[in-house]
Amino acid sequence: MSTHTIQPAASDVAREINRAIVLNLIRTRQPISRADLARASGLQRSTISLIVEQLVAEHWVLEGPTARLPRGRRPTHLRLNEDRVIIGVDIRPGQISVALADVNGEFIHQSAFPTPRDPQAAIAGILSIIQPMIQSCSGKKIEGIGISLPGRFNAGRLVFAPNLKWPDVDLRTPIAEATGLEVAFENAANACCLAAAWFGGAGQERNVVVITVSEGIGAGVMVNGQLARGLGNMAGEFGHVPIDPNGPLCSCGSRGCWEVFASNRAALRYYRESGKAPDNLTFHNLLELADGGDCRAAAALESMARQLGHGMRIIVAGLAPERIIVIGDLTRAWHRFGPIIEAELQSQVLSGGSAPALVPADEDGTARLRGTVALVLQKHFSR
Amino acid sequence: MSTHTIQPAASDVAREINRAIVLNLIRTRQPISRADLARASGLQRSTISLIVEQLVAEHWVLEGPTARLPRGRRPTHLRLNEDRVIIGVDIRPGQISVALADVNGEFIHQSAFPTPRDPQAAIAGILSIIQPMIQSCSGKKIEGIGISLPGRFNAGRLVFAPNLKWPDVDLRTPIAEATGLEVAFENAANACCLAAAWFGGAGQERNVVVITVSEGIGAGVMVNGQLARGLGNMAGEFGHVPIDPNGPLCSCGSRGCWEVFASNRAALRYYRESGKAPDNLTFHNLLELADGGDCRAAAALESMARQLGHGMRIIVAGLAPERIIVIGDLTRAWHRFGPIIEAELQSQVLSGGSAPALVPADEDGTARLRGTVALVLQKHFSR
DNA sequence: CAGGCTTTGTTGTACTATTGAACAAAATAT
DNA sequence: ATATTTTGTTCAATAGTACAACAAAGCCTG
Repeated sequence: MSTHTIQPAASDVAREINRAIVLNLIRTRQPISRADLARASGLQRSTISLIVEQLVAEHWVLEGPTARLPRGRRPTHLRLNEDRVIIGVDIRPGQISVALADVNGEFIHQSAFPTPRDPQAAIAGILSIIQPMIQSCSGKKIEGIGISLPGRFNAGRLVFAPNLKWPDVDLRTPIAEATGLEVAFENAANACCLAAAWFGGAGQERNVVVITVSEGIGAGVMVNGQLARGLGNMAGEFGHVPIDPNGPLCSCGSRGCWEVFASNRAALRYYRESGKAPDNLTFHNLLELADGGDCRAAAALESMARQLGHGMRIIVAGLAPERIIVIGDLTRAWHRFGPIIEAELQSQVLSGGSAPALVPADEDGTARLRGTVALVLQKHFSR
Repeated sequence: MSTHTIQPAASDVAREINRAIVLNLIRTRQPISRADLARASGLQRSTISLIVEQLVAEHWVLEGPTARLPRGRRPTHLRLNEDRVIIGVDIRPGQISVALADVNGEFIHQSAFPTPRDPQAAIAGILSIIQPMIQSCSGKKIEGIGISLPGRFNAGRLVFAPNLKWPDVDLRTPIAEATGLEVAFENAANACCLAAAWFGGAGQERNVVVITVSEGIGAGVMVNGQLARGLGNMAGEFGHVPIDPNGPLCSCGSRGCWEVFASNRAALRYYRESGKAPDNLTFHNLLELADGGDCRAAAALESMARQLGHGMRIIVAGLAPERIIVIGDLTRAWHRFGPIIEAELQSQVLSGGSAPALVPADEDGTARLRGTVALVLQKHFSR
């Protein structure tokens, strides 16, 4: 379509394309035989044999035991080599998780620690987990390190992370130098999008929006299977979309932004506005109060939920995604939020359209960590 | 990335890819020599010769006169064959334009007629222009018919076009059968996006949003060079995004949608609310009144402009496009709208981001018609 | 238990495409 | 007139897939 990035095709692009197809088929349907690969891909069995031979030689694929069939020669099962592993790091304002995962996104090891105030301490903490992890991986091949961040980055530097309250800091260099591994970064919401596209079960939607709700609201947008990054990597700031011209001022300087009405902070404001409240109240406290029977707390959360659903109309109308994934502390109280948001979405459907699937992401950060795995692997698995 | 649509690569994909690269290079840089094509594409001169030979044999490309160089053998100039033509149709509530264009998007012939109330009459009208057009094209090859519509379509049927007030009607079959040509449809805003991507000069942005302003507001969204279509082809309905929970009811059933504040209809309402107004006032009248010195008319338009700019924040924050293109009657009074919208956009830029370029599309419908040309050609020019 | 049938995986030939080098063509500079 | 430069073509080498034949490995049947 565009001649902007000219990428001429040598005679081996066909191999690259087909290799990626075969690798993805093995990933999603393993264990699978060569004959089944041929049927699923449309390629000839002979071509599949050659490609598989190459993948086995490169240690991406292993031959398993032979399977049984009603009759005929027994097929040999192929699967991904689980000894190719990826280190995933999920940095959140509250805690930092580090995990070792195989190419299937299965976690081999996982640990976490509270996020330090100082980014240098955070780097040291991450390295203190990664270093022994690398030691324990003798015999395995570490593909790289993927890092999920609650903010915007540029060339390995964290340039905008209001919730972390870290300064502009170079994360890539110290980690890359200490480990000798490649380090890839991705916004947390975008990482979730990648996870949905890679490990999202049978669906594997190509139009997904991930909404992260915490102090503010962010979003990851996937259109036609590709992440929307936009000018200056700034796409996805749906939190700063205006939904009420008379609303309170937002930290961004504008008035009535969505995140002023639908973030964790908003729920706390609703609670305070409805009566007395302790000074250091956290969103976590609010959830506990509501579960304990505090009607004012429940009402505050309900308002937040309604505003969340209301604002999602912006995304539904504008982008019509197949799926909206919600991340954040609120997923721990999904019994409260889910029905309200769902009802708002249903009431908003335009004639001719249909509501997207609404799902909470697992609160343990699995989605984000899986996204880092996809981030590291994507250059091998896509042409 | 996704294994959803498996498209195995035969040995000739390389040719398809390179053919599209060469064709696009000729299109954008014509006249151009084989040697320059080789330098620009990174392919070998020998490969270029083979591909060009094929393109000449298929009558896509013509050899022109030889050029002069400081020294050395004179290169032969190549250009697209202008005798490959496309018929473009732009259906608007007010009028229907039909044009004959060459592969470069240059119009050979163009005519228009008022849009009839009855879609069957419209089809007859379109055919009465197309038929003699086809007759006049002896010796030329007509690639197909592209149709731009103010609404949503599905399989050649117009399923949602509130401003046209046409019922669900099959446009493809009668036109295809009467002409024997392929007919392709596209939403007007999307057609504009395609035009921007194809004929958008040096820029050729890959992240563009087109906003159509008339009775309502629609949008075409291009992300990473691809049109965002979304679930059920419904992406782009930014007109029905909520921007004021206390605003007037919208025809969609919701409250405070953007188009209630920023469409042509909104400006008329502002005018009526500010004092006396004739019953049958049109947006066109309003523009004339404002130009004639009517302060209330000017104020109404100014309110509309501010609301337009205000709502665009949704698009800027969420998608961060490189360019926002505005279509509609308001472009005829861009001296009124442009500065106000621009100022709103500038005031909204988030830290770290930058404002998109804001441009009005030519009001004569050139952008939409050019989009239909791109629509018809895209299968030949993209791999 | 041998032969037939079925399915898997491999081997070999044919075809297509690109590369890179050599070469012919055409014009200018010396 | 000759050397130089640049364009465009030709040809062998290389890489990749398709297609068909074939070997391998099992089950079923008489």
